[in-house]
Order: sequence, then C-alpha cells, then structure tokens
Amino acid sequence: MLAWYDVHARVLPWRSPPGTPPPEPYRVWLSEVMLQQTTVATVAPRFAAFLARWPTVEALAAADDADVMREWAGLGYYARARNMLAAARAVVAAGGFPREAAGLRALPGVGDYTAAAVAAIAFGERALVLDGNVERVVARLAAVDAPLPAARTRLRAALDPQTPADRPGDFAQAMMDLGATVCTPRAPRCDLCPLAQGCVAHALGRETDFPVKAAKRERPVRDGLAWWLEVDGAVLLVRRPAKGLLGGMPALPSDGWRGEPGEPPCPAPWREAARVTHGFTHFELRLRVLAATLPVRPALAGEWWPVARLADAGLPTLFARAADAVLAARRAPCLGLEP
DNA sequence: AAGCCGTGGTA
DNA sequence: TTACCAAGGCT
Repeated sequence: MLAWYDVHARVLPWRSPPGTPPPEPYRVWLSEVMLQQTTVATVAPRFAAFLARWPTVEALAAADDADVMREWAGLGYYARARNMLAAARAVVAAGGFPREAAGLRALPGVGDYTAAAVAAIAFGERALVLDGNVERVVARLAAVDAPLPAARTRLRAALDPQTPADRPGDFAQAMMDLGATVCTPRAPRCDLCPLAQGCVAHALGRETDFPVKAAKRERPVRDGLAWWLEVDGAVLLVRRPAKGLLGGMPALPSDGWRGEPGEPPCPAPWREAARVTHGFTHFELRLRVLAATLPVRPALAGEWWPVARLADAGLPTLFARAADAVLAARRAPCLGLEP
C-alpha cells in the first residue's frame, strides 16, 4: 500500500506528500472535521477559506461564534461547527493538541475515526483508521458478509494486522485514496488495484456485493411554513436553537414543520410567495414561504437583515434557497404562484 | 441501538 | 427521477 501511495497519492490542500513530515495537527484536525460525510471537492475551497481566516487553533479559539457559523454556512451538519469551536477552545486551554488518539477522542466532535486519523497522520501513531472508504476496501478484501454498521468490529479486526507501525498516517491515507479512486462503490477498478491478488470479493467476482449495509428506513415528507417579513428593505432573521436541526444557524422564522401550520411572528397581510422542497438526511421538507411587507418594524426578537446583502447572512442552504425563490418570484411575478 | 443531523454530485 | 453516497459523531 505504501509503495502504491508513493505513486498514486492524491494531492490535497491539507496533505503533505508521501514520506514527508506531516502538516500541523491543526490543519489535519480541521480537514478531518470538515471531511466528515462531506466530499473532497466540497471541502477543498472551504478549507482554504477557513485556514486563511483562522490560520491557527489559537485564532480559531478566539473567533466569534456567529462568524464561525457564517463561514460554515452551506456545509451542513452544523453541530460540527459548534463542536469544532468548542474543541479549539479546549485545545488552547490545554496548551496544545493531545498527541494520542485517546486524548483526541475526548474532544467534542472527534469520534473514533477522526481521533485515529489525526493521531496517525499528524503524530505517527499506529491507530486504526476506519472510515467509509476503508470499510469498503476491507469488507471486500475479506468478503465480510455481516451488515454494517454492526460488522465494524470485524472490519477493525481485519484491518489491525495490516496497519504498519512505520508510516501509519500514509497507510491510512493510502487506504482512503484506494477506496476513493479504485475500490469505488460502483464499478471498482480492480485492474488497477494493488490488493486485487488477495481480495476475496474479487476472486468471487462479487466486488459490489460488499460491504453489506443494513436496510435504511424510508424518508417521510414533512410540510412546513416560513415567514418572510420585510420592512424598509430588510428581512427578519432569527437564530435557531443551538441544538437540533440547523442548530445555531440564522433562519427565516418558521413553524415546527409537522404539518400543523404554526402562528406567524406577527399579524400581517401574509401571502404565499414561494415553495421550496429540500431533502434532509431523514426527511424531505416541503416548505411554503409566506411573505408580507410592513411600514414599520414590529418589536420582534431577531435581526433585520438588508435584503440586498442577504448573501452575506450565512443562511443554511434551505433558507438561502427559500430567499432566492421569494426574490425570483418578485422579479418575475407572472411566473410565480397564484395569490 | 438506532435515530438525528445537510448538502451536493452521480448514475 | 430516484437512490445512493461522501475522510461520522452524538445521544
């Protein structure tokens, strides 16, 4: 694997070339958090922006919470951003990053995978780095037919003897690169794989039968309302509760999205201005946006944000799309919804 | 343990 | 179009 990695390693902004000293722990940790359930292509430019704005863990620890959430807007899984900031502050308070997986694992937002990845890549610890890519590679190598995630213990047992004491960080990244570029979920390129000789799934001609995954539940549809309240060119934004869906993010006022229309933030001549559908992990939302304009600002909690600068508000994608839909309908009313 | 938690790309 | 999936973690 290491010889393969020396030739085929992907060049990524948070990575140093094979066999060279690792990047600072801060960069490794930051990239690993951003990469949780998020593609390399999505992360690359956002990682650069974060690093430019907060070049060190000390700088990030000193950042304003709202600035961090705004910088994270659109990346999803917003608990990552809240945990990341808490972890940065814990690291600075402790005088630096823990140098072992066990200590890293105690940081908020750092689970088994991320702790092992940072320990291996940044500190050279022989930790077992098991992410979705490595799960797929190992499940095929050993033809593990037990369904994930329960089979993770078996995959870990199969990975352990393969993980070297020398260059464990490069080994981990090699396995992930192999999973991302060769041992892909669909149409794996076994002709390019350095492990094909010893791969049981390949020998069986059943590569794509592994890993086996537990059946997932179907995604229900929920209906919800949001309100676009505008006064003098500014729209009312509220801050969502710190925990839960889109936690800590700015938002349009909205109801509980449980199908029973909630109460608007204030009396106003509400009219339906847009509809958007948005897929979350565990449900699909059909959101109706009701809009009204008032002559004076009512006394409401929240922030009046200039519509012309709404792109800078750091809205999560759902509300950014809702806002776009409202403004698009305003520009082309004949194409919009009926009154 | 299993549900909760975003978003964008791909076939 | 739908379905799957991406360097998972928390409760």
